[in-house]
Amino acid sequence: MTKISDVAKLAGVSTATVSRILSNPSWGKPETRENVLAAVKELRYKPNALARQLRTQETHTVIVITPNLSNDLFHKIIHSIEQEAAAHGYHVLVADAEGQPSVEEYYLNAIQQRQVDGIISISASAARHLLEKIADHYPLVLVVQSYEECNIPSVKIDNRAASEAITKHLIRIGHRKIAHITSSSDLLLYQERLSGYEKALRDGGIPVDPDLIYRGKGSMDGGFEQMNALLASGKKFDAVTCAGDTIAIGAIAALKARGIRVPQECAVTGFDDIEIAPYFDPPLTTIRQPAEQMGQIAFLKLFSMIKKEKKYDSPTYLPYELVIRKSCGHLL
Amino acid sequence: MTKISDVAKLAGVSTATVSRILSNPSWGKPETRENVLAAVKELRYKPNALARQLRTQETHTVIVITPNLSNDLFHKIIHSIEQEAAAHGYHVLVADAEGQPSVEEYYLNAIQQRQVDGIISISASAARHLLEKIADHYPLVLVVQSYEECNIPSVKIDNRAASEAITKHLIRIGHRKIAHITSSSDLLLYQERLSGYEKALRDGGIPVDPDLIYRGKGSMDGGFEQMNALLASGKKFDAVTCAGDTIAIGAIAALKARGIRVPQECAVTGFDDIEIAPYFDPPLTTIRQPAEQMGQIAFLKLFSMIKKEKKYDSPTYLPYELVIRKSCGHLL
DNA sequence: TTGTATGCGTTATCAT
DNA sequence: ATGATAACGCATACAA
Repeated sequence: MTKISDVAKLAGVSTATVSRILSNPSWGKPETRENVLAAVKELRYKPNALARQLRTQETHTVIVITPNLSNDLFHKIIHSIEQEAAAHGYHVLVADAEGQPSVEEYYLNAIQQRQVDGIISISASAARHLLEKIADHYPLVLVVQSYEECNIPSVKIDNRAASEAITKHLIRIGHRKIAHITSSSDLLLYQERLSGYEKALRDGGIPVDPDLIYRGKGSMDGGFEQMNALLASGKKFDAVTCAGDTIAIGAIAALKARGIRVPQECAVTGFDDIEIAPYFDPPLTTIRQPAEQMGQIAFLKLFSMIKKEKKYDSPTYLPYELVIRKSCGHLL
Repeated sequence: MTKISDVAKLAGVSTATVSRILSNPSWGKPETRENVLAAVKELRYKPNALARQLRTQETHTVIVITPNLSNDLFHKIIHSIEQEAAAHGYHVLVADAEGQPSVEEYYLNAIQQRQVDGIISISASAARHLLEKIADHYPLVLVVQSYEECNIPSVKIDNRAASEAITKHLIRIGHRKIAHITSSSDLLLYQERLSGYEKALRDGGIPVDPDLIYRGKGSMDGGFEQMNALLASGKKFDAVTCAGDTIAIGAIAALKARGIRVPQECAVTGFDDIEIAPYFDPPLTTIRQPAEQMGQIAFLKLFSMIKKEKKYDSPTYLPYELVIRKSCGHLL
């Protein structure tokens, strides 16, 4: 591998000169610059990033921890983080925590080993005190979800309010027996969505019936299974709010498989507005999260922490959007 | 940051001893080991990965280049790569090439700067000679697609044969006017699928009609738009093979929007068998690729190259599966 | 079994 | 404007 000393030798200067010319566009006298740049070109020299990082103590890399790679919302966010990071000369390392025994360990290893300058965690699932401890020592930003009254910088929508809004929409157009299908994972965000669902019911004078709340996998398979369980229970219901679009899709498929028409016989709503939401049959009524903005703001927050501009920061709440399509039946 | 010399001091030994005890489970006499390990624990010492990598010249990290993060097949493969990599003590860096101006640059930078030990490229789009040059110098494995008669190690299915098989199925059950909607990207894999479609037609004695072949975005939006264009053309057709499930979903949505029943009035097939394929209405007839196996084999190939066990390797062709559901209409 | 000393490829400090 | 050299934190060849 060609290194800086090779370039220096060819150009007839010291390594220090090469280094400075490469990192400072206005350094050295023109003649020297030319020589060095020519040598760099001829030898196809590329600085060894490892050595540079060891020396400068910064990697210009941030890590994004995602609970899984297959969530449309998540990779919209990731993509946006990447865009913003690139604009600031940073690289993004994507860590897929799915199936990872201990996510927390993953966090700590990478940053403690100085391989990254900061962490963005998409819907962190680690215990609160642990996250706070990490945030105490290293730049950390939470996206999509975070603990309440917690001073770790975060960007998210108000999941509770959004869930309340979509449930209230169902009530407004006449539904009374509304079920809720959610993920059995203990992500706070699902708790918040459940809580918003419950609040909407109470506000509407409808008692919350635990027998109408189902928990399972947060995937299409999960939605399918939970809906079948709900149907098998014999309980009556005329609408279902799902804690995610994938769950809603599975649930609708289960309904259709029994010949139950959506939304005529049962309205269904989702959450997240994933790519397929408008193309599904029926198109999904759902909540749209401002994925792009979330990613961008998350990176910018992290960036300012890395640059030591600020350590803590109040959480940023972004506006969500209630997207009404056909699956809730309001158009009929 | 606590470093190895801190541990050495606390344990009353040299840094060399600490280093050796940490990297060799059976080194040193028990007493020394205990002392050192205790010191490590007390100081919460974590080796600086950068320094170690600089010293050993290996990062134990591989980079996976993906054309985009939003493809279900791709992240199944990525996830499988991660599993296998973890089993070998390797980390995976996921590089999203979407919107990247020059993917090739990405490849080269990361590896030339010694930040990774090898590259896995999912459906590489770089020019053939460039890929061969990279493969000549660094460990590189191609997944999902590769050039023909090219000795860069690769793992894929025979896209042409698979596309031919699904088209022939359509012909077998009575379709004659079969259109094809594909991506306008120049990925070889789309060319192969198109070529398989054409071969099936010719073998079936059906002339290939260029007016029935549409190219656009490889997304749901793209499928929707191309199908509308096809419908607007006034051309008659009774079936459409799509080069991807997402395209198929958009296409079916466009058909339904015009009140055309699928598959009764027009059969549609996809490719890849993504998560929603069985849940869509109608469920998609498609080609399933062995994503898990592909990822696993890809990593293992790369691993043996990194370990210098072998440089080149013949391409591995894995079996695909024709998954027949309702969208092609055979069941009716 | 363990310690000493060197080098991995940079960048930054201090001279000149 | 530029050169000599130390230091980043670790692993290893060589000594002891």
